[in-house]
Amino acid sequence: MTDSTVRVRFAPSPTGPLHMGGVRTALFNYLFARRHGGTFILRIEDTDQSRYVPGAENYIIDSLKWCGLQFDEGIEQGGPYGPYRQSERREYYRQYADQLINSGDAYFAFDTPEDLNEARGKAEAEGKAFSYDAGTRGSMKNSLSLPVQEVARLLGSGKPYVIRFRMPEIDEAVEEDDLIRGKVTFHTAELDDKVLFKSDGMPTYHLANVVDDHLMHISHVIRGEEWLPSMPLHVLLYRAFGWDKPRFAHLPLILKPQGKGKLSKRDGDKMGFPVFPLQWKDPASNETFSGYREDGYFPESFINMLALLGWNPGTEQELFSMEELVQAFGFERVNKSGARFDPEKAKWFNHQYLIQKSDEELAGLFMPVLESKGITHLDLPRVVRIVGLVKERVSFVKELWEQTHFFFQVPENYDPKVVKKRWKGEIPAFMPKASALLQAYDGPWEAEAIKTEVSDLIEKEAQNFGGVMNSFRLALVGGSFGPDLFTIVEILGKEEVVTRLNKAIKEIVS
RNA sequence: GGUCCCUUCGUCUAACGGUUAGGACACAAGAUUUUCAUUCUUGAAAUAGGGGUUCGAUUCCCCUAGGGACUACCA
Repeated sequence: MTDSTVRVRFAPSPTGPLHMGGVRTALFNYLFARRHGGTFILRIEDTDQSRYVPGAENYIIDSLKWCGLQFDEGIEQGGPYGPYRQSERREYYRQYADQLINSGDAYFAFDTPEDLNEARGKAEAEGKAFSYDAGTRGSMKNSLSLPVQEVARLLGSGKPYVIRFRMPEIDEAVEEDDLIRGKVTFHTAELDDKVLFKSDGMPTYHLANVVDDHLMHISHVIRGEEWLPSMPLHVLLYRAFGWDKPRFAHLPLILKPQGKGKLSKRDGDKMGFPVFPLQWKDPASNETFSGYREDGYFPESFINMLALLGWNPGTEQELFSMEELVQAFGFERVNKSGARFDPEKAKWFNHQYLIQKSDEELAGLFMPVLESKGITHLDLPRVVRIVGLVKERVSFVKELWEQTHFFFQVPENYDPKVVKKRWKGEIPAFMPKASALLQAYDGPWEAEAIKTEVSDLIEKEAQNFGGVMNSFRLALVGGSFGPDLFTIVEILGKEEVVTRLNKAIKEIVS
């Protein structure tokens, strides 16, 4: 099913790195667009110069690229409704703010920050919260309360002012059918006169957002639940402009794994997981925040995990490629309630994607890790085989090292606990015999054949099979872990095995 | 405080008003095994509470409680 009129946008603010909640919002926009053959747009909402963070814009773009989310229109690729950066669209906003002034849906307000603080303080003293609304605006300094001449004088004098939306004086129920939540109702009497246009000449989010969504022919506004309270304002703005409004879909929030509240910037490194797709170094504080990419997550698994946080396919399938997500996605199956993020499940997804990869691909990814450990002269087919042996045991490529280091370097020490448990009794006397046997062995160096040989010796010497095996393993890998022992023996090769046995015999003192 | 949203195992979630309330992660036990893992089997684990409506509520309505978001000339 394609509907070329579907146009959605992801509209982040470049005030810092995009966090995983933002990525999920972008993802759901993307899935919806692709599902309906629509257009996916990136718009940068940089109307607040004071909060602009250098590098944030590139970070956002790099993150989404890493995730495999391709935009059709945006600041990089352009498009028919550009520019796509709000700071470059100033002229539009003033023009539309004026339209609202002329229609009586907005007014000038000259209150200084001090005036507002005073009003807030006064309300607080009476145990109330100040709200700039139909009930209070008469006592404030604005074009609704002041005489026309005075307003004209103030405007002419260059006194700073803002433009506020004029909430209807008569209470009215604003109903909107949210794609995820169904009918949501607000009462205008509870709403305040939000600033639409700031004294610095820039629009606020509300104005810029509505104007741009209209100008860019956005059909569906898909955003986080934190925007739900401003939906009625936006609906009223569309009405005041006389424009068709888009459909709205407010996504549930991603909550902290433990404790209260939504996932925030600092939770990750505090609780031991990334909240950002890519590592981010804060230019102001030089603080570094970890990223999924740098932590070893595959973008496919990150996306898969995110998709299932708040959405489900209605089947028991959990592993989805991007294409499968596109086919399966719909708002009908997006949950209303916030979803607690589970870092353990994220790891599980990565494990699933890791074991699906071919040994060859994993070996390729593992090579740089090996090189970083100073392992050179690598034989790729050998690495491929080793990786295939242990990939089921890890969730990340970097963990492969912990499982395989003994293939690449002689164990530096022997796990004392294992030594104490295994290297005792008749073992110290027996191991030299095993070493001699292998030294003299001239049959094929294959796991099965060697196993038969060693087993015969164990039987002849009346040793305990398990005990010998564990000690043998200790000598080769330095501990009590790793894949099938004789496979290790085969891969290590005769010379190395004998050397390690002799080293262990010499060095382990029980 | 006010407004709005939400509420099924610890977590993510499934269940045309009729199911022994299902699955996954995590957890536990057992099996397999030369170790550690993997794998397999099994287990424990939930409809927030109270009222309705109904022959029958996880499901519909109301109240209470709890959680969340918003409440800036930030987005």
